[in-house]
Parts: sequence; structure tokens; C-alpha cells
Amino acid sequence: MADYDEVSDHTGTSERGEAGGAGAPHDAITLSRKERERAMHRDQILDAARNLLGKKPYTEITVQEIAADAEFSVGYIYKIFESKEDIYVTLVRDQGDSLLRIVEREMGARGGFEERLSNLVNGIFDWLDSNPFTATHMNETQCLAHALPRLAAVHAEREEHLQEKAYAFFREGLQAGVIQGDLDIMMRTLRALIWGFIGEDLLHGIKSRKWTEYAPVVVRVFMRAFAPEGGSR
Amino acid sequence: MADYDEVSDHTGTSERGEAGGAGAPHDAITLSRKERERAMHRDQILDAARNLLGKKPYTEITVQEIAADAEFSVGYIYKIFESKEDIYVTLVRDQGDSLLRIVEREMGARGGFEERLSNLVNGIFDWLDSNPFTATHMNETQCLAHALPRLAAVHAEREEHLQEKAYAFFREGLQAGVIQGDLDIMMRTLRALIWGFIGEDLLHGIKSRKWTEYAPVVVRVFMRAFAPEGGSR
Amino acid sequence: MADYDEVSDHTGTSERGEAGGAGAPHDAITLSRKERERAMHRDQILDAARNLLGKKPYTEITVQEIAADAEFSVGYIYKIFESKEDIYVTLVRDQGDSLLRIVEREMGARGGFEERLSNLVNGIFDWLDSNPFTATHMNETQCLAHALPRLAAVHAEREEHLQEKAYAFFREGLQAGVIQGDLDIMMRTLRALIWGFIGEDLLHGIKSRKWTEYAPVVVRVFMRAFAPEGGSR
Amino acid sequence: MADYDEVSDHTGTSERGEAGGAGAPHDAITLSRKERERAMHRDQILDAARNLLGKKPYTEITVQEIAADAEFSVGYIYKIFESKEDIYVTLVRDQGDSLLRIVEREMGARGGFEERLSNLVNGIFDWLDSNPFTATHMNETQCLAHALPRLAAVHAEREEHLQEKAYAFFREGLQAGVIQGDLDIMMRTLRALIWGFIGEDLLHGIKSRKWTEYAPVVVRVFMRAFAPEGGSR
DNA sequence: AATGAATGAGGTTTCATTCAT
DNA sequence: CATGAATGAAACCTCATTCAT
Repeated sequence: MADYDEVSDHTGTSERGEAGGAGAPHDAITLSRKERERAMHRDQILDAARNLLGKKPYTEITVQEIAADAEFSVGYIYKIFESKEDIYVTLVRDQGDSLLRIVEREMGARGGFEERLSNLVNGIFDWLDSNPFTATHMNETQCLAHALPRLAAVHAEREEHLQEKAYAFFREGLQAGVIQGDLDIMMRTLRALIWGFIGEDLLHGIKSRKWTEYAPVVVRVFMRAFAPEGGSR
Repeated sequence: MADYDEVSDHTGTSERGEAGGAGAPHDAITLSRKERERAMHRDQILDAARNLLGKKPYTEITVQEIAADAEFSVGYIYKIFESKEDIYVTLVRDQGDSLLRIVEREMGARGGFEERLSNLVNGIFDWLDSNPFTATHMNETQCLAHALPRLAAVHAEREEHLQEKAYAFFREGLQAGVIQGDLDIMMRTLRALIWGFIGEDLLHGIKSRKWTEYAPVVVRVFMRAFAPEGGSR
Repeated sequence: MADYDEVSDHTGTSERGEAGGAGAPHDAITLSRKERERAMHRDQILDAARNLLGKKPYTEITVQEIAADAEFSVGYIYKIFESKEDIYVTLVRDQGDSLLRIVEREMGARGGFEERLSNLVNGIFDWLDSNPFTATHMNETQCLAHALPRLAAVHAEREEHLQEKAYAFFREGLQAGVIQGDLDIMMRTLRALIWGFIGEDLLHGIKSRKWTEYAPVVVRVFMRAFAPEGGSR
Repeated sequence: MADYDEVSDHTGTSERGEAGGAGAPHDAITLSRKERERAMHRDQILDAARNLLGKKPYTEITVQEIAADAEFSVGYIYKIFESKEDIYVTLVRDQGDSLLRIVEREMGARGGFEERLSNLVNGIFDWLDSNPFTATHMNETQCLAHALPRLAAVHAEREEHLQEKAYAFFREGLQAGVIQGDLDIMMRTLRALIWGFIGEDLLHGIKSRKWTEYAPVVVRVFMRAFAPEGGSR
């Protein structure tokens, strides 16, 4: 909840606000009820959309459907979101922000490199497990980015952010002497492993094993792959 | 009606099977001219579609566009393909068959395990390099699979095939004692690495390095990850 | 319900009659404060609408826009006016009343026919100059009259009124022997000249000359056109 | 018919034309049937639209209605016209071109100034009588021009053309010494008179007299208004 | 009294698909 | 064999209007 508020901070694409220079300067604490209700409705709409997107791709979903599922009228949807695209972008951004926070938390924690890597992978897997939408729609997001410019922007921005964090994290590992190799390659490898293990299951729609069980595998493969030459093989 | 049935007979919608050149249906010699022309037209249409798909996603492409690019009428397209979906599915299947053949060839070649793995990865990377459609539309295919059941079927079928081949290949490595580990995990890891390295570039639209340069990395990471315990870290 | 009826009572929707100041309804002194406030609000809303209509056509304007500009809620607008149409009709009627008063004043003044005609045309031009809405929306009103029956009614009613006045005025000219001709034709000619000179500029959006400069031209053309045959200047 | 072809020359906003540099260079005579049918359909659609516009304003008319009246599907309408706006603009342009031709013919004829003026006014009145759409929608066109940029462009262009012609015509009158005055004022006066006499009737929806009967009035008013001072009748 | 959140019918436009020629 | 004119369902989005507060 508190979590969410923070997010909606940079979310409101459609916040029109009649502003009215004269009137109240929006006392962030005072404007409860109405404002809170709106936020709730926003979330309900997003939930409905997320739900639907779990069943079929973006292009197959209509705004009418979202409205029906959210138990609002189409018109209201458009009062809160600028467009169908806006809903999707918001959804992706919200999810991405949430994941990003996990990553930042785990990478920035104290402890040995391998331990933190392990926590990171576990954290991501756990999060993905309870946020199936993201896992399922990683691909779709990438496809749609070709057609929805704003989506591409959001995606690119987050990628940059993530890469920065990851590089810093890997550098610590390099300095600690527990890994060795090219930053770009490490980054790609780690991401490939994470998405690779998840993607498989998504494809088949059935989880042969619980993702979380793969976390140690990912860590082990990564550590071995970039183990310093000296004591390896 | 009767007309239609007769036509759909040699439409190549789904009856082509994965046979792949081995068990050729119809007598390749008997059905000359008319049949050969039809096959050519089919390929021209597929080329046009492939081309278009290189530029924008499936949903953004119209059948009239494909027709215009292929220099045929819409009507004729529908004489050869059942539907827009059919074109896409055929395309994906054709591409998949092609890639599968590479995989089979490299896995089945003679030589040491690591050498063949290297050739395999190189072969895949090279093929992807000259078949940008597949690389670009791997994601899209996966999204669409949720909406186009036949696409999902084609995909699943090929996956099974591929897994079978891969398992056999890995088993040889196990027996040779050069790798060790769980077959399922190996399979996922290898695929993750391959797609991971490609996907990255697709995402950003720009290739920071040539894919092919990553091939040795993939091989090295894989070999290290599954190196037998004995001589490892 | 009861609420509503009571309200629509003093809504000024259509009950204002052509009374025009003479048979004032309600005791102008009794219904103070509440009633006066309401009247002020009505005018503020009309002002906002008039303003907006100066910028874009009726169909492009939304009630929410009018509300925002008038700094009232949409709901309140609907408490005071029956519908969007009502606002427009009221606006047109108010403007029309205003113009009609000018016409009555100038036509009814003392003095020679040509002098009064000149004052009339000048008066109209001046009024139009300071009431751009009417000039700009003369055309629109006529279009809309086809779709908004009440607008047509208001329009027709005023026309009749105007014609009556004009006929009386022209008859004075005839009796004075300064003009000669058919009343209907005079009426049409005068109106044509007035609107013709204004319309031109509206069309091009730019005033080549100040309208008011055309007033003498209109008068001269009219007087010449209907000058008595015999002693024409 | 022949008349029409000439017009449709600069009409086809939507002519896509797969062009195909290779193929036939559109033999203007050869491409009959299909092409002629399309033209007929185009005209049928325009007729339906014109018809509807005789009953209610542009904004009240839906493309569905036009389609229904023209007995085509909505989709087909959009194959032939780019948009609803396109239909309207085409209609206005076609009508305008037609009227312009009358004006050019009459102004350019041989004969005395007054005779030609008389023919001109009669010609316009007759044309308007058999093209009620234009008369009725002159106002609407002007309103819509504020909202439909392309309409404004078409309108402006024609105005310029018309003014040029009119000025040349008036200059002949000046040189012949039968009229005297400012060109701009003459132009405005003539137009005002023509539209003024027509507009009246449009407003009331009923023709008190036949327009054509007013033609001599217009001519007489104009000639008197601009009669040379000295020897005026 | 005054608000503005909520509604939903309806408008324009697209595009996969058909079928007469 | 091949065409492309014609279809019409359905998508996204707007906005006049209502009603609980």
C-alpha cells in the first residue's frame, strides 16, 4: 500500500488537474477520500487489465472488456487513463518499478558477493512467482514496444537503470576477486539465465518444477562461468 | 464448395508435416507446372510476409499489404492460405524447420563434444544472422501463441523434437565424461544463453557486437557450468 | 423531482417570453440574494459559452469546457440550463434581444428617414463590432437551426418581430416620398447589404477595413436602389 | 458526364493507385468498366451525402447513414473516400466548381455589361435553384471551415479565383462607363445581394417567391447603386 | 446550493474475409 | 487461374447527461 503510493507518484499520465492557480495548493495529506477513491479505482482497473492480460495478448483485449471486468464504464476508464496504451504502459511501469526495487535491495545489501547474488536471484524468482503477469508478458512487452513508442521509452529507461546497478554490483565481485570477466557479458549471461529458466515454463504453460528451485542452479552456473581462472577447472 | 475443398488440398496449410525433405508427399515429378507455379507463389507470399514482419508486428500488418508486396491479389492469397494466421504459422514453421535442420546437422556430426557444441552454437548464430526474421520474431511468436492455437501447436511440436535431439546430444557428452549434470537444466541453460545473447541486441535494436562473436562465450560458459566436479573449482 | 420542477421554474429556459422588460415576471425586488446570485451565475455561464464560441464551433465545444471556463461544476450548469442546446439558444436569444433593441431604438428615433437609416446601420455595425459572437455565429446559428428546433423557433420569432418593425420603418420612408419600392424587397436588400459586408470579413477572418467604414456605403447603396424614379438624385 | 470527368480530375483525394511502375500507364480510355463503376459509386455516395445534408447538418450525419442511403457498406465508403470530411469537401468542391463554371461563362460572354450582369445573376439563381444543396449549405460550409482545415483551403482558393474574375468583369463595366465605384465594394455588394435574397428563403425554409424572380431586382439595385454620378438615369 | 465522478450510447475508422467476374 | 470490389463486425474513444454526496 505505502509501497503503491510511492509508485503512483510518477504514474499519472493522465492527471489533468484543473489546477486553478487561485485555489488550494493540493495539500497532499488533506485531499483524501476522493483522491484515495480515484487511486483505488485506478488500481482496480489495472488489476482487471492485468488479469485479462494473463489470458490473452494486448491486441486481443478490448477496453470494453477491461471496463466490464473492473466493473466501471468505458468512459470512466478514459477519465483515469489516457488510452488503452496508457493502461498497458502504466501496468508495465508499475511492475518494473516493483521488480527494480527488489533488485536494488538485494544488490545493495551487505554480505559476500555470492550470497548477495543468491539472494538476488531468489528474490527475483520469488517476485516473479507472485507476479505472474510480468513473467508472462515479458515477451509481449518487447513486441509491443515496437508499436507503442511510450512503452519502448519506459522499457529503455528501466534497462539503463538496471544495467547501471548491475555493473556496480559486478564490479564489487571483481574487486573481491570472486569473479572475473567482461561486465557486458556477465550482465547478458545473468539475465539470459534468469529469463531462460522462467521462459521455458511460460512457453509450456506448465511449470515442470517450481522456478524457485532453479535459483541455485542459476547462481552456480553464473559463478562457475565467471570463476577466476586461477583456481578453476 | 467442392472447389474449395479441392484447393485446400494442396494448400500446404498443415499437411506438410515435419517430414522435411525426407518423406516427400506427392510425386515431386508428376505435379509439374501448375503445381510448381503454385509453390512458387506460395513462397513469394511468404517472402513478402517475412519482409513485412521484419518491419512491424503481426497485428500491424494487413493482408492487403502482404498481397501488394507479393504482387498478388488478396483473393489469391486466400486461395493459397487459409487465413492470415495460416501465413504466419507457415512462416514460423518453415523457419523453424530450417533452424532444426541446422541443429540436427551440427549435433549429429562427428567430432568431440565441445567441438560439436561450438559448431552448433556457431551454426545457430550464423543462421539467425542471415534469418533476421526468426531472431526478431521469437518473442512475437511466443506472444501470439497465446492467441493463435495452431501456432502454439507448431511451436510445442518442434520443442519436443528439439528437446529429444538435445537430450541425445548431451547424453553423449555425459558418456564422454566431459560434462555432468541434469539434462533438463543443461537444455534450459543452453537455450537461455543462446537466446539471451541474441535477445539483448534485439531489444536495443542495435548490435553492440556481432552475435557471432558471442558464440565462444556461450560455449565457454556452458562448458564451465557443467564441467565435471573433479577438476573444477 | 419536485426539486427539479421548482428549479426549472426560474431557469430562464424559455419562459422568458418576448415580454422584453414590459411584463416583468416575479417581483424584481422580492427575490433577492438567492435569485440574484443565480442570475449572476447564469450570466457567468453564458459568458463562458460565448467566449468559447468565439473560438470554435458549437459542436467542438463540450459542456465540461464551459463548466471549467465558468468555474462551475457540470452539475450546476445542468441545474441552471436544461441542456447544452438550452445554453446556446439562450445565448442567441439574449444577443438577438440586444440587437433588436438597437434596431427599435434607431428606427423609432426622430429625424429624417435617411438620417435614421444611417443611424440604424451605424448602430448595428457598432453593436456587431462589440459583440463579435453574433457576427461570427450568424452562420452557425442558421446551420444549427436545422438540428435544434428550439433555436429555429427563437430565430423565426425574432425575424417576424424584426420584419414588422422594418416594414413600419420603410412605410414611413415611402410616405415621406424618399424611397419607393416593394417592402419585402427593401427588407431583403437591407439585410443582405448589412450581412454581406460583415460576412465577407468573417469569411477571411481578417478585416480589410473596419466594418463601420462600410456603413455609409450600405446607406448610399440602399438609398440609390430605392430612390423614387422621378427625381432620383 | 463529360463534365464530371473533368471535375473528378482534381477530386481524388484518396486515389491510392498501386502505381507499380512496371505495369500499364493507365490508358485513360482503356480503363473503362471498373474505373467507370468506381466513378459511378463515388457519385452515388456523394448523392446520398448531398441528400442527407439537405435534411440535417454535417455533424448530425453519420457515415453509417450515408452508407445505408448509398446502399453500400461503410467499408466501401472508406475505400473511396479518405474520411467523412473528405466526402464533404469533395461535395463542396464539386458544387463550387460547377457554379464557378457558370460564373466564368456568363462573365466572359459577349454583350453589354448590364446584359451580362443580368445573365450572370440569372444563371446563378437558376443553378442554385437546381442545386439546392449549395444554397442550403453555404452557411454550413462557412461554419465547418473553422473545424475542417481542408474545407477552408478549398473555399479560400475558390474565393480568390472568383474575386479575380469578378474584378475583371467590373473593370470592363468601369471602362465602358456604365458603373463607377470601388471594386471591393462592388464585389461585396453583388455577393451580398445574391446571397441575401437566397438566404432569406433558406432561413424560412419556404420560398415566398421563386428566387429567379429576384434576379432583375438584384441587377437593378446593383446598377443603380453604382451608376455613374453624372448621367445616372 | 453545488459538485464532479460515473455513465454508456454512439461516432469514425480498420481490416480479415468473401465471391462474382 | 486470378482478381479486387465489397462487406460488416468490432475497435477505440468522446461527451451530454445524471445523481449521490
